[in-house]
Amino acid sequence: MNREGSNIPMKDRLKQSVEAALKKCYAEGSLSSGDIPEIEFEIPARAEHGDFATNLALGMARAEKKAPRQIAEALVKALGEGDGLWRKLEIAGPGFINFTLVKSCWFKVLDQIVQEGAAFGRSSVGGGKKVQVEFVSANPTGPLHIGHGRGAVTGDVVATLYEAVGFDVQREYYINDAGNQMNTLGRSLFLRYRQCLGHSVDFPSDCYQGEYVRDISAEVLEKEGQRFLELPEDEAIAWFARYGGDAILSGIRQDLEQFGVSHDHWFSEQGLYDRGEVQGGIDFLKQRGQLYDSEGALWFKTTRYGDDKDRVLVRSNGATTYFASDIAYHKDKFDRGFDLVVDVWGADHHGYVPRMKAAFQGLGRSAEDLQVILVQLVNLLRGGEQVAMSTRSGEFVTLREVVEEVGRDACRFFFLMRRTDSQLDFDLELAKQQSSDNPVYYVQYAHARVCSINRNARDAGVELPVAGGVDFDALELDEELALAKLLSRYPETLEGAALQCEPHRLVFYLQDLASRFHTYYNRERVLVDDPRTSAARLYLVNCVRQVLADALGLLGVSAPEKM
RNA sequence: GCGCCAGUAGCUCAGAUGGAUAGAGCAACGGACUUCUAAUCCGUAGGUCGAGGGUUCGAUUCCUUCCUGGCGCGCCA
Repeated sequence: MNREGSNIPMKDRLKQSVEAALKKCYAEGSLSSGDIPEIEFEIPARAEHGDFATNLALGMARAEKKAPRQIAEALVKALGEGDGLWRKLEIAGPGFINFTLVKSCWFKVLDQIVQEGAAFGRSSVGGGKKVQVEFVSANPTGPLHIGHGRGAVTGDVVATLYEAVGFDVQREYYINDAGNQMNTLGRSLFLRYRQCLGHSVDFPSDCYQGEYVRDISAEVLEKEGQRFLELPEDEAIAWFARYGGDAILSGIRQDLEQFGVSHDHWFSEQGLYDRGEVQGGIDFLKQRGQLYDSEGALWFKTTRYGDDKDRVLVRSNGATTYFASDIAYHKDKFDRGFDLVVDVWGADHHGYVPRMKAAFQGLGRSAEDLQVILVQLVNLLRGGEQVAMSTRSGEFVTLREVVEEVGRDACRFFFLMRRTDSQLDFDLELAKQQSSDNPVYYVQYAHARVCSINRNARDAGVELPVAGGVDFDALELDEELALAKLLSRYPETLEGAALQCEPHRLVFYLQDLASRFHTYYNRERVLVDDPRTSAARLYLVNCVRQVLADALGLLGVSAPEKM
């Protein structure tokens, strides 16, 4: 892709200049060690420290046996004018070399944004590698709650970000539809069904307590009548388990859809058993010499790969463990050709990570091919007060309720505002508030404001300039330069957020960009009498608009034209 | 007991590969709407980056010990 004008090649260009200067110093004898160390640039926190800084001189002090500032002086002398790339070079602090670039360098990004359009910020670092992101994967034994919501948005956006930087991504939902939890669901439903028919039955505490169980049972009664009373209990329970699982799963699909989350593929755990893959996985590990028998059970030697203790795959009663099917599942992922597998889990499963990483290695893959994103829990608040929740008693606030109350945009944005590995306070009142306290609207409002300017421009007969048709000299304000610089950082922000699986970086970027825009908007009018200035400003704010819309779009949040 | 994550302003949190005087929002206080949308902006105040030690030119960041909070440590799923 064309990255002319973004600051990544800018760094590269600076690097070349510095390297040349370094060689020149060695040739002249002003420096003597002869090393060509890695040259790093950083973006200083303070504007007065310029646009880029390098600590090269500090790092060379030891080898050169000279004061860092002395080394910096030699380098600056050798750097010379830099053929129009920078307009100021300064030695500062203990020996930093600060570069202040020529203003026009920064405004080039505007043309780039307009020319590339929606492609601006995207990259191909992924090289088309196949990534699978598996997320939500909630058991089909109850509706999604608020915690699932955070995992859902996280997985969804991580997948989107990977796509944006050139990976080939598949989104998958793993359905835990095997094992005794489905049996428990069937039993719960059947008992409620009998209760509906007036039978007095004990409802055990290990059954699913939620109200939704009664709803499904009542629905069955209405549709199917009393016929299950005549079936053997096993058969009835099996029927209820299947029916209930399907019903709940379809509810989950609806909830996700309403939340703007979709999966490309739904993968059934039961299917692994049906196809013999669980046994296949065990056999595969056995061939590779990873297993041993002990105390009547079959063990996987995960300690070989750093796990705390070895793990059982087949219990002494002959039943396979959850771990065994999970290994089969991940082997299946490999067999489908994914280069990278990303699992999004609740943070309470963190103890499971070393085991799964070990499994990867046991299967012959690198531990790095599995990336686990641990999503911390959500504290649901209402006006600062904790909302009580308990899965056991079935009293929990569902994702559906929250999305209906606060809206999709606010809900998604709030879930993404924190690092995934830190706990999140989610205040329903705040998320609902249509005010400046609410960061979602703050960002969306910036977008709507530009759209409003555009409407006014159109009414006044002012055309939005085309790429290359703008005189950037008309942009004289510090705020304008600051906006251009921030826009130029969008590609690297996006790339970092994607590769580190940290969607919150994009959220912070958005807030930053919106903030700078609002400041500019309040300071200066865009549409002024001078057509040259009007055009340039209109061009600039539309670049802001496009990046806002693009980033919001990646987060699955709308960018309204009017608010 | 062992392990993982966290501890940064009154509150909620950012701080990319170790950098210069640690940032933002909310809350508090004081200002700006005959103006392209005030769902906005500007200003003031607010800190022992949990504590101690170490590594180095330089540590919120890396190492180590301790303190506090959350979570996890099954032939459960």
